[in-house]
Amino acid sequence: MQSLSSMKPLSLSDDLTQRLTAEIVEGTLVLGSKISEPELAKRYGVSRGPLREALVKLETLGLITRTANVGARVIALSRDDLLDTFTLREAMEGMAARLAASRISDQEISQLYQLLDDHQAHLDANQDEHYISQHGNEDFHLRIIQASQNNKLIRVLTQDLYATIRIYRRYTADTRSDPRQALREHRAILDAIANREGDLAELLMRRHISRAATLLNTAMDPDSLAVAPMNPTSH
Amino acid sequence: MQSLSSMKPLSLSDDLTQRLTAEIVEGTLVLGSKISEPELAKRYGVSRGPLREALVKLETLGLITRTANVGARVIALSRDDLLDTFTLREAMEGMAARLAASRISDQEISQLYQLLDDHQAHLDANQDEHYISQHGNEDFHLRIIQASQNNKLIRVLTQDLYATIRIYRRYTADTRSDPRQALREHRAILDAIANREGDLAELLMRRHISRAATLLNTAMDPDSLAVAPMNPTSH
DNA sequence: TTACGTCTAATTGTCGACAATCTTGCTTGA
DNA sequence: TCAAGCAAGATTGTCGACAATTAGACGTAA
Repeated sequence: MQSLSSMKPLSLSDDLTQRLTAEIVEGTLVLGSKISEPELAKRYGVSRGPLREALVKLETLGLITRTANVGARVIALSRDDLLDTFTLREAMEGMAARLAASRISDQEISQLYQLLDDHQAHLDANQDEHYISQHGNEDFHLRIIQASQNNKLIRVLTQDLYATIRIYRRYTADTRSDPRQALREHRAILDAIANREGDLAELLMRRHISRAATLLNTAMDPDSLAVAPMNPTSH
Repeated sequence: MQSLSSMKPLSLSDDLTQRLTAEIVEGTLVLGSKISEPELAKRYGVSRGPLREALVKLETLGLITRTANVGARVIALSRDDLLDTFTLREAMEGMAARLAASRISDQEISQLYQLLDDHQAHLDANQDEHYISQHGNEDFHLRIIQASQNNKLIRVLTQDLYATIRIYRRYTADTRSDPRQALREHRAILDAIANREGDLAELLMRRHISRAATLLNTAMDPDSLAVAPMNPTSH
């Protein structure tokens, strides 16, 4: 079972998909900029065939937009898009929490409590370490999603939405969110799941994500959204 | 604005995606069977390039599965998959109904009431016409989804889940669902939306979809799930 | 008879090149 | 001066062919 890392010489197309996704999330491929197939192919030392397959996949993942006979373009962020994404996440992760409440094993519950204790200890040691907190944040959410044992839900959330969410987190990295508050909310969600209270778990998860959306929305500095213009003045 | 029909000479890849999707939904491409790239390419009179791009898209849509260096295979239905799909649909369309309650225009509400009246009239005229009813059923759900005005939600539902749902509906076409009951539930949902009661609209939509899932699940005859064996005894 | 190793054929992955389409800058005329 | 038309360049879409990997058959040995 390949858990996460690549243990097989996966195809060029799949490899390109991963690398391009990383570049978009990290900002190497600037949001809103145009994608030139010949240029990208030369940069990665591959033919346009696998590259185009990767672009098709990126399009369905919502990371780029493609118009026929014109070309591809990295997505541009917008406030509406942010709200849409988190609203969808609210519905889906809320359902995930509900399902997890009835399907998660006692062992997994113990591990999740351990995870939250680790976060707590880390917060006590390092004053307001945002990055790690956010990373752990994602980890907690991912575990709940996995615990739902709903493959469709898992796939859409981890593949279609996860990359987009990371982009928004990056471009609003200066958010003044309170990691301790988030941790408290995580603990309340886990308590509800451990008590097998599906209704409550869904309610708390939705409230938690809704709050995060509000924070990101207010922290979304208009300037940080600056993307490449539609007709870039390419020297 | 191209609403639905193709008014532009869209690329071969996109055209293939639509045609293959239709073949899978209609059953021409039998579920679970292996897909041969050279054979399909010859059948459609295209090269393997655009075909492979279409296959990549179909994979992300969840209609086929692909394994590296082995090939593609049409998805096989299963009871778990059905339940997963409808659970996800419950979460997403529930949210869509909630959003629609606060965003839909009065004109759209009137049109939807008209749509339900038409369904009613059709049911009165033709005794238990299932097919039309189901078609209208999808239409009603689609309109609610559109009225949510959440592009992410619309995209996932109409592109990623819609085809799968149609497959399940096809393979359980003998379901003894009560179209009048469904129509009553639709009317209750629309009433809640018209009254701008988001909470109630979401609750009713979720209950409605959950009930449909139960019906499909019980109507899912094991024999009707017969798919091509893993190692088909070719000729 | 069954298990294992090898070999062959077929399929998938990748590449470079040609055709079709769009963009863009210039020319020309009013 | 400005708008429309045109042409050159570049980019995207598509194709056929070659390389790499895999699946299945066959034969051999225990």
